[in-house]
Amino acid sequence: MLTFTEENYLKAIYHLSDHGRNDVSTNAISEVLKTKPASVSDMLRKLADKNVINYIKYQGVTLTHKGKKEALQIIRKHRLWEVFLVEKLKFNWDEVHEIAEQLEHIQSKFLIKRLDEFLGYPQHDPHGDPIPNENGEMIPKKQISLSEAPVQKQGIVMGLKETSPLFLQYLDKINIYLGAKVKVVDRIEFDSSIEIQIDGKKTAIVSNEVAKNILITE
Amino acid sequence: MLTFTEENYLKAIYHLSDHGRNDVSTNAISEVLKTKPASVSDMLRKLADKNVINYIKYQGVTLTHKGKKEALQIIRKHRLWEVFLVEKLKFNWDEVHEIAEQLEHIQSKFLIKRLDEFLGYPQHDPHGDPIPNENGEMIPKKQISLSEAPVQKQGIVMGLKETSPLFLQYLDKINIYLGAKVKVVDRIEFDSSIEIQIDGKKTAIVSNEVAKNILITE
DNA sequence: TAAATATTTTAGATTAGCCTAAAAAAAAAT
DNA sequence: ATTTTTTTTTAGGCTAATCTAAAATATTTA
Repeated sequence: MLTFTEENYLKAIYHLSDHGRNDVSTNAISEVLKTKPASVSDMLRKLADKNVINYIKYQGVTLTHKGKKEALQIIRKHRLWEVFLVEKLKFNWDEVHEIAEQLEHIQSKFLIKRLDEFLGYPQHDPHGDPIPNENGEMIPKKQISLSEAPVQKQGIVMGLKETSPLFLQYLDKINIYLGAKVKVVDRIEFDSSIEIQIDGKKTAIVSNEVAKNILITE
Repeated sequence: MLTFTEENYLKAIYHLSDHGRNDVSTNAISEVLKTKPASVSDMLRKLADKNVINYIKYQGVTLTHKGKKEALQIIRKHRLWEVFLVEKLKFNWDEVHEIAEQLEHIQSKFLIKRLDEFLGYPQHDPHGDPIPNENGEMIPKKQISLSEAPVQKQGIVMGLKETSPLFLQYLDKINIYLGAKVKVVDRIEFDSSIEIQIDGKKTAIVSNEVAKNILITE
């Protein structure tokens, strides 16, 4: 059985390793969890004892099979709760992360099964990220960044690379939301900004910095 | 800000004091929370420092106004989540307590407001207990125990004094549920057991011990 | 490749919440 | 009104998760 805190470490390691592909450094973990590197070292020893990470001192960590499975279950819970908060409780997508951070740690064999059923077995969370199934499997997103889309390219907003409240609020303001239909109208070479049409109506000009963080289908 | 554990202490004190009416002893608290009296003494000092209880050594405790307000908010959250679990996720009423014990500690100003709205502002939880409003006010139950009901008395099952899974499972077995219509057919003087009719159909004989724990309207 | 810098770990404290054992206070019994 | 019993508190320790400061290791730079 893992504690609340141990679960957060596993989740952080999973995300930092890009779905369990690379090694993760102590400093990187300490940064995302806002703890000191010394605290991370302590915890890594504990997690290695519990066989959820592979840990060689001074060499970074990777998740074991068991650890990856645990991490994916937490991510599954997080994303299902986010769907609940947005679809059922009518929260905006920029308001749900913090609450889901708490809800993801609720322990119950049946709760998530029932929640999944209640929500109609959703495949994606409100930010477009795929929801792992009970076995930890998920369909990776086939998405390209808006900044890489060619002129005339049309697609559906499926996800974001950046999810800070400030960014989400900006998107709301220019009427970009998950599921919105966007079309690249023009690319301004001068500053790499992009002119887009949203839902066949309004057009907006977004900076390359913003476009990089918007993911669309195909 | 109260910790998870501090919240559980306040809730325990509230229930043990019968809605904040009597003093509560250290031993009583230690029993319901399954901790040692020494641990309770430690915590009571801490809670007194936070001005949520009135505490005089060796004399038991009462909740302050602030403490009572906190306790009622936790109870509100607990009961709203129980309604969610039974009404929306289709759990049985004997399965929800443990999960609600975890959910009641989720911190969010808006979450409970939205949940309340989503559930249609319910007045009672699945066990028939009233749900406090945002100000901690609740309508006390006007209920009598089935063991005190006179012969021929008819009523609706509105609540239970005992909510252990074993008891709830027994009730399910004899088809007594919240909202069931019950009628006292006969009272057996020999052992104080009661013959009841349920929903106008089946009759069952319940012991006085069982009848004492079933609350009906009027 | 040796020195400088950056990263990571260890050592030793701290806080929350719990424990056992012993002391102190209150309540009950003789 | 003592003595006995019960209840409650204090004293001293433990574990989980954190911290700071110092030591050890790895990496980068000259």
